[in-house]
Amino acid sequence: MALDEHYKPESLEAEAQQYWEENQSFKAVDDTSKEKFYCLSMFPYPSGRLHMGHVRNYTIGDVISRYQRMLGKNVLQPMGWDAFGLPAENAAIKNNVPPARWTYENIDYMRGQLKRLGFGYDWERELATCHPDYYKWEQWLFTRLYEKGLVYKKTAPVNWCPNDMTVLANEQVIDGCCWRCDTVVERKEIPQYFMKITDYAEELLDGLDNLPGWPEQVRTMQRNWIGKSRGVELSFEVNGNPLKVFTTRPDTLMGVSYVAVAPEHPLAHQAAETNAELAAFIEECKTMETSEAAMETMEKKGCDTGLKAIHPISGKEVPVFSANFVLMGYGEGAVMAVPAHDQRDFEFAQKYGLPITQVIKPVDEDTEVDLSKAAFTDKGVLIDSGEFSGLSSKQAFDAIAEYLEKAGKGKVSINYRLRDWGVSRQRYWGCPIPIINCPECGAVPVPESDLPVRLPEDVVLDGVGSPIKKMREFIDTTCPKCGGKAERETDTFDTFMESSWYYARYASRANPDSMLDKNADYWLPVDQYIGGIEHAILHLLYSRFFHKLMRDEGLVSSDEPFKNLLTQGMVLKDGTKMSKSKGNTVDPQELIAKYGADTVRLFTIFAAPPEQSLEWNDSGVEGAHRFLKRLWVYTHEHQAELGGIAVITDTHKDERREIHEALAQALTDFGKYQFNTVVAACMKMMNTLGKLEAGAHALRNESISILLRLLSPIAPHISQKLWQELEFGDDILTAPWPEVDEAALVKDSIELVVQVNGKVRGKVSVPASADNAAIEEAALADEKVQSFIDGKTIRKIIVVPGRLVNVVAN
RNA sequence: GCGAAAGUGGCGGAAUUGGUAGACGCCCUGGUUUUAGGUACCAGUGGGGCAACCCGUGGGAGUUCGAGUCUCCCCUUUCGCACCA
Repeated sequence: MALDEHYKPESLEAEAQQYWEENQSFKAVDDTSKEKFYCLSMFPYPSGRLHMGHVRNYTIGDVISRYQRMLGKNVLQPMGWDAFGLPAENAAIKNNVPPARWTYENIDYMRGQLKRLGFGYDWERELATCHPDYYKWEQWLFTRLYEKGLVYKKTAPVNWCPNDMTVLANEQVIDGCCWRCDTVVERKEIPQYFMKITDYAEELLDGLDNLPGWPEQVRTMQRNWIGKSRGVELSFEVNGNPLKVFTTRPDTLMGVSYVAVAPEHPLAHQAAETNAELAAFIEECKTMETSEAAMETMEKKGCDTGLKAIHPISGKEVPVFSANFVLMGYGEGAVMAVPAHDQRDFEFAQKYGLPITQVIKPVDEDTEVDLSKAAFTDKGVLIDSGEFSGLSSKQAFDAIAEYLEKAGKGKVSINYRLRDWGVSRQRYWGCPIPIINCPECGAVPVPESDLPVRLPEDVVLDGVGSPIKKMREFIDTTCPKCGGKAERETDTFDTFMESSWYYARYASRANPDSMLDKNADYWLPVDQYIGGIEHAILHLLYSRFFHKLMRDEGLVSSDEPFKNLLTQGMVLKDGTKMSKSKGNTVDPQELIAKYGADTVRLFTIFAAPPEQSLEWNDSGVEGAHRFLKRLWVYTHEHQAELGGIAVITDTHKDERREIHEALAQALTDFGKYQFNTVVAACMKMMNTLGKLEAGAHALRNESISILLRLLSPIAPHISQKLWQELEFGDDILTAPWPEVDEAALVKDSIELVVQVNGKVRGKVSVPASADNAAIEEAALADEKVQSFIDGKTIRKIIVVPGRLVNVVAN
């Protein structure tokens, strides 16, 4: 059958997709005798339509999956939906559609888009986190962890809009005000569930050393986030009671000039009863935003509580301030302040006229210390510190810790910046927290036989609070322990809960009887995880935590969820991130309609290496399309001429070398997942092909077969079609991966660059077998080189084999 | 504020990891084909200069025979900061 003269992506892509579906080409088989490769792209939030970021993420994942498959691996590439979240509630309010319907409709549309792009997913394993079959197991695990003591309840601040009487997400707080009604947002302390991620802090930190397949920057960010520090926990005395603080600089202890407590601290509240100024300050602090970025950049303010704290060593009294930068939920809600040796304390002390007492001097006498300008934060030698004077900071750390320990006022302790994970949300569209609150028995986990606790889906959202918080038929229940009247918890889980274990569920997707089964141990860990760098900390850390929780529950045997991680860059247009609000989005659907899936895939792969940001360019898409059209036309012409495959002869030796050099480059770059240069090599190959004279059938045939196989992970539809049409085989997915013919790479002579004093002055061609002496001789004989060394003395000649000669002369 | 990255032609990017800076593609210019536009194909394309040459990888210093690559300082942009996902 002769090929159509014109490249028609729409029909040939439909044909290829139908072929894959009929042959179940991407169904992953749980066959433990085969070497597996689990490739996972971060699942999307079903927001309505795919955006270019999704297209890029999933194209990269599909290229890796298809590449690994061609290398002979048993590949699993699943897809699902991170379906709970805030946008569904907003859409529900705006369009008067229940969040569930809105979400499921979006999923249907977006699934169609993914299929149209030809991604090789095993759709039988598809999951949506809002489905009770999925979240049942999350509820189940939570109840197990509750029994184990890894879950606890405590109060924590939320953003509260006093007008709407509702809790706001950080995103919904704009310049300290409610996004809907512009009322100033307040901090409100409410009881919430926490998971003890800090119990795993040490393992989460150590584990980073055993993840060589993760980018170093991500590991560094996680290390810093966990923020392990060794310091001393010590107590000041206030009104006869100990006030605990933690410091990493006990060597500066003798320079403490005040102690600061959080505005919500009981000491501050107590003192405020008789102190109007302090009461006003605490009231003012209620309007602070909860985000750390806001806390750190706001003006540091404080107020004297009038209380005095007794220094644990000197016994002297220092004032107790309440300060807006001290967090109640972090440590004991109190810090000691040493203005001379900490910049924040320094600025605060200057502002409120507190003493700045130097107790550390630099080791090097020449180092200038000007305490009228800034704190001296380096370590050094202690001064004016009584018996500790003269010690180095390091010696003083131990000496002071020992002193405090003996006096029963402190001890060395390890502190983490990492805080326990607050998982309660006061929102509707999320997984119900499986707890029943009984007036007699307290909080009681829902028994396994009663799971899942289903989220009612037939609801109307009015924008003021979650509808299930008013739904008696949901709330009213009986206590599983005593059988008495009780109420269901109406908070839902943080949506990070669902995305922390979905990767594992794909492996046991078909099992209705347990969260995970033995297949999880075959497929896990994920061999390659791909997603945006914006998830470098939270999602990836929570997933690592969950994996360890599941391991300790006997559900998986590995320690880490993701063996290799690829953090894909953002898709930009006009230098900024594509977003609806900026109006610079490109709709993938329109591009697919205009050029076909292969062109869209090829462009996203070619435009930038996977980890870098990708600058969108409409005419670049044209270029990718042009390449595929040329590929089609060349192949068409080739097929028309084809009359029995001739033997490859030496006539086209140079061209064949170019083809195999490009192949070698492509194979190396595939291995490095540097796919943009794989495409460049393919283009180079086709340029060589274009130069070939009409008669070179054999080489053309070899080249096209190489090109199609290299291109098949990236532009799979056209590759499959042409592979079949040229009768290379029925299915390019099962074709052998191309190999370089080393003999084709051999050169008779090589060209070397000749430099004089590091600057290129000429080129010489020498036999490939030439030794250094012969190369030097040839280099010096070059006319241009001669003119540059004329009248100078040759000091040295450096020969870099196969590359260059550098003549050093002066 | 803290933590992590990235800066190379008009544009996206490449550079065998210390060895010819600008592969590959886009844009642009000229040409061929076409009634014309478009397509396709061929040639040119970092800047300056008639040329020989000179300059050139965010800025400044340094190491080296040789630096886009290594070291230090500075600038700009992006991402994350725990309730967006």
